[in-house]
Amino acid sequence: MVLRTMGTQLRFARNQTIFNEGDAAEYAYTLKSGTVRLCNYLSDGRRQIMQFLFPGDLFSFMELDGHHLTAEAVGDVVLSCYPHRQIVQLGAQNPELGMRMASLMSQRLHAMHVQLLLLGRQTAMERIASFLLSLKERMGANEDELFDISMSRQDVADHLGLTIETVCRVLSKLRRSRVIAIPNLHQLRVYDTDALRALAERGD
Amino acid sequence: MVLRTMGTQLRFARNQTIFNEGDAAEYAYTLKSGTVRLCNYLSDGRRQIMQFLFPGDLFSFMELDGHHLTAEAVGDVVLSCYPHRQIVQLGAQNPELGMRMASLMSQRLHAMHVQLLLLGRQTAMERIASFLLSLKERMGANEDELFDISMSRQDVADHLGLTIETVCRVLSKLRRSRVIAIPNLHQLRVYDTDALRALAERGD
DNA sequence: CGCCGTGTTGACCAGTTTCAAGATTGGTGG
DNA sequence: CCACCAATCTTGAAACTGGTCAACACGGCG
Repeated sequence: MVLRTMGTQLRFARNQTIFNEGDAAEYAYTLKSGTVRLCNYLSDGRRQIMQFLFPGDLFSFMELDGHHLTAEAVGDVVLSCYPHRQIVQLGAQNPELGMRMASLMSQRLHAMHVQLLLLGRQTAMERIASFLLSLKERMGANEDELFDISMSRQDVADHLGLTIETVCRVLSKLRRSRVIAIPNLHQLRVYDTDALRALAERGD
Repeated sequence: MVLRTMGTQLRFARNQTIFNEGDAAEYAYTLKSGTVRLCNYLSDGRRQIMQFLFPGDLFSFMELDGHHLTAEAVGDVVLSCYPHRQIVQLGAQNPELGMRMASLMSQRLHAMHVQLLLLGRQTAMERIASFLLSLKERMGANEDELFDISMSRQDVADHLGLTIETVCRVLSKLRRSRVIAIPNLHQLRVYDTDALRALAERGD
């Protein structure tokens, strides 16, 4: 992408806020390393994580009138930022690039639809199985290959509309039935991807 | 909008399918009259309604690679359709219009975020109170003014991630506490908008 | 007038949450 | 390098919200 040549690097520490919902949106970002969460808060503190971002992901490039979401660093994070006006100008001038951006938006929208179905109509087991599969895919891990879960149990819970306890219980159940292994808190191995796929569709 | 001058009119009867998830997406549509639901199905029939569309709404204008959702007529529906290529071309040629479309996408994305928070973190009462408020707003009804609920209880349930019984029970509770009145199945009056707003944030 | 689809209500049940008690983990300072 | 402390995670028991099942009401239409 054209942008790759420009941009200033920024660093954020674990749990630091990158921007808040409602802030003026002056920059678009690409994530260089680490994991970012995009979330919404209710006034009483209830939180919903809309999306986790991983290295390579572009975000906040189409927020005309201020950020709709809060962005926070899950672990330590490095990202590049680009003045917003620049992006918009480029998009307007270069139809090719404008289309790329529109396509990215469309992808996002589709991902949100999938998540909506998950939150509205799927069980705890289905949600967690789906999440583990998508994480495994995103991490490019093969069968039996270990991959990192950078986010906390609470983050997972707030992404899937569950409590931290339910997340733990379901993970334990998957571990007991030898579908996954959790050698340490932030790493996971999937032994039986097909079983997980079945659980993602049919629950228990 | 430029499009208003072109387009062919189509009619669909109550519960008829306009297009299915996975279908090639050849047209964009604007709704002339009636209500449309955009939804996703799980293989076992569980359904999540992503969005209701009302007269004036434009939809399916950015689905490059086939429809992501199924569109169905809630009641009888009239809509205009426009060849997809035309829209894309126009958007590419006319930066102004391209921006309008991007802005529409961004609005949709924001609405999905709100819905995600609702499904992930809000109670039955909060969901229904929010829904009634947004419906009242969309219908342009004032305090104490009667407005139409075109969709069935099942549709409401599938939009809010609840069962039809829960929807009924919560509506009854709101009626008993004189916050709303339901003179007939498909009409509703809000007596106390402030109470509803409070319930939308804090539940019960 | 009676039937069928839809809506309402009640009783009971299940999955998830809540509350609470430990167990692990990771970080800090001696 | 180890001990301690705080944060996070795990597990169990009880409570609760919302779901399921079932009976009945309502309303529109032939």
